[in-house]
Amino acid sequence: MTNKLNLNNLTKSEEDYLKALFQLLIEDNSVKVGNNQLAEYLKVSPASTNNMIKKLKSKNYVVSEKYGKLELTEEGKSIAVRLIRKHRLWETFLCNYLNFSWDEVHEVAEQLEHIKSYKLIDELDRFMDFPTKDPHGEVIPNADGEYSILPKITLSSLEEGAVCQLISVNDASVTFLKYVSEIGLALSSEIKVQEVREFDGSIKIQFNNIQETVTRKFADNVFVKVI
Amino acid sequence: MTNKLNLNNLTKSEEDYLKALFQLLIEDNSVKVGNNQLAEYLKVSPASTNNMIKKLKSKNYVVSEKYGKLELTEEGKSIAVRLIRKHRLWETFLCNYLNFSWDEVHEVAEQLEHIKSYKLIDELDRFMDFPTKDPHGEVIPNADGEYSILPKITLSSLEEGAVCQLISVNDASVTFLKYVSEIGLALSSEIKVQEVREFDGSIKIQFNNIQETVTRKFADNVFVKVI
DNA sequence: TAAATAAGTTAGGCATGACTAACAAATTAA
DNA sequence: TTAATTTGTTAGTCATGCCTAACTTATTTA
Ligand SMILES: [Mn+2]
Ligand SMILES: [Mn+2]
Ligand SMILES: [Mn+2]
Ligand SMILES: [Mn+2]
Repeated sequence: MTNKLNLNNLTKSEEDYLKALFQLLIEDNSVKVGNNQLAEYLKVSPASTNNMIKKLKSKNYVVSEKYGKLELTEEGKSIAVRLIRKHRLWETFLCNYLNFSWDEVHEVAEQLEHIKSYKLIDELDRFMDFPTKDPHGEVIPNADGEYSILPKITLSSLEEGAVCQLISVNDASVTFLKYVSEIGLALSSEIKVQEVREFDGSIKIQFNNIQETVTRKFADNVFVKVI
Repeated sequence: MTNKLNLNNLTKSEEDYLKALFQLLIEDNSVKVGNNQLAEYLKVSPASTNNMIKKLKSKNYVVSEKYGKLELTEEGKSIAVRLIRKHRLWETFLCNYLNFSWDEVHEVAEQLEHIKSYKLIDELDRFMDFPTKDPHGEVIPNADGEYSILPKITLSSLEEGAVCQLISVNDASVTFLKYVSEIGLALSSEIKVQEVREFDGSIKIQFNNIQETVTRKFADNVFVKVI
């Protein structure tokens, strides 16, 4: 008898769409997420998202009115959180046990998160002794799908003179993550905003006796807690 | 710059077909493997295999003449061995680190073997200190794709009075593997063939002071080394 | 060797998930 | 409040990988 528990019957694509919607709606706390925004986020055409949203609505994972904003049902959210949990646990495993650096894990985790087996992920969790943060500082949901979603305050949103601590980073860009490590920044680094330049939005920061000037784009990808 | 080394550009299906062909041709050492045989092995229709074989021929992984037997090119073999290596390393990981039993690993490994990342599998190999056998007794190819293919002598092929050692088992059936453990058999068990019954092919065996009668079908799935 | 059977191929169809191009609705700016 | 722009939808196409039904070729067996 095949264990139906492992099969939620969602395709890789359906899972990816639900996860993307969750990250836009809940993790980024957006007021409105529209069809085109989702398309851009997933790097597919609006026609594709329109199509998939139709399908996810018929399966009761998504709710929306024609021309209206997209929303997730509880079931849709639950699937997304499960995916996020898997993604972050795998990233943690790759970093802590398989010598991956933090800029190498995301791509592989994007694949691993679609492996269907409850036992696999719960045992992996146990094997690592239930980690709570992934290599990029993101909170890992527990087996019940519970986790705290920290407000995403970007380094770029701070004023001159502010002092903060690096909490997490946007993990999707390899070159960005390499850059972060290269200049000596890491999770928990204490950063002082020394100067915000009107002209181009670049920011002069100081940390561990290092001074660096970073672009606005860089600072947009660094999430901090003000202290 | 994306690491193209991780992408051999094969779909999951293409990989599965090449692996299946390899297992029929090389591991089972068949004289001839035909289209329908491959279809039956993969549980798809002959039309499907016919189609895929066409595609694999155009990509130079398979060679065959119309109505002729199927063969793999070196490149085709190499892809298949890489897949087998991944499959068996993952099975080993699941058993040795994540509390899976040997009857639970195959299904999940069927998914994990398609994850594309050279680093992942080589690091997993290193993490486990380069295991040479998977939980079912099968030899794990090394990073260069080298491994010894043991001749598959089935328990059912032995004569009365023969004494042998259990080397490996067919891993694809959950109920079979559970049955093996249940009666107390395991890898390395020393088995004596006490009686082969003409009537139904059933075999009376003895091991660790246990006596059992097993069916021909059961004995077909047990691979042994005569001692 | 001719008929029966087995093995392999082809044609046509379906589901999934992409795409482009054309169009419609909603929002924003003039 | 109309026009421009943005956003969303629809229609039609394509690739992949599966299917069934019908057909062709090869192999058996009588
Ligand atoms: Mn990630
Ligand atoms: Mn992450
Ligand atoms: Mn297996
Ligand atoms: Mn195995």
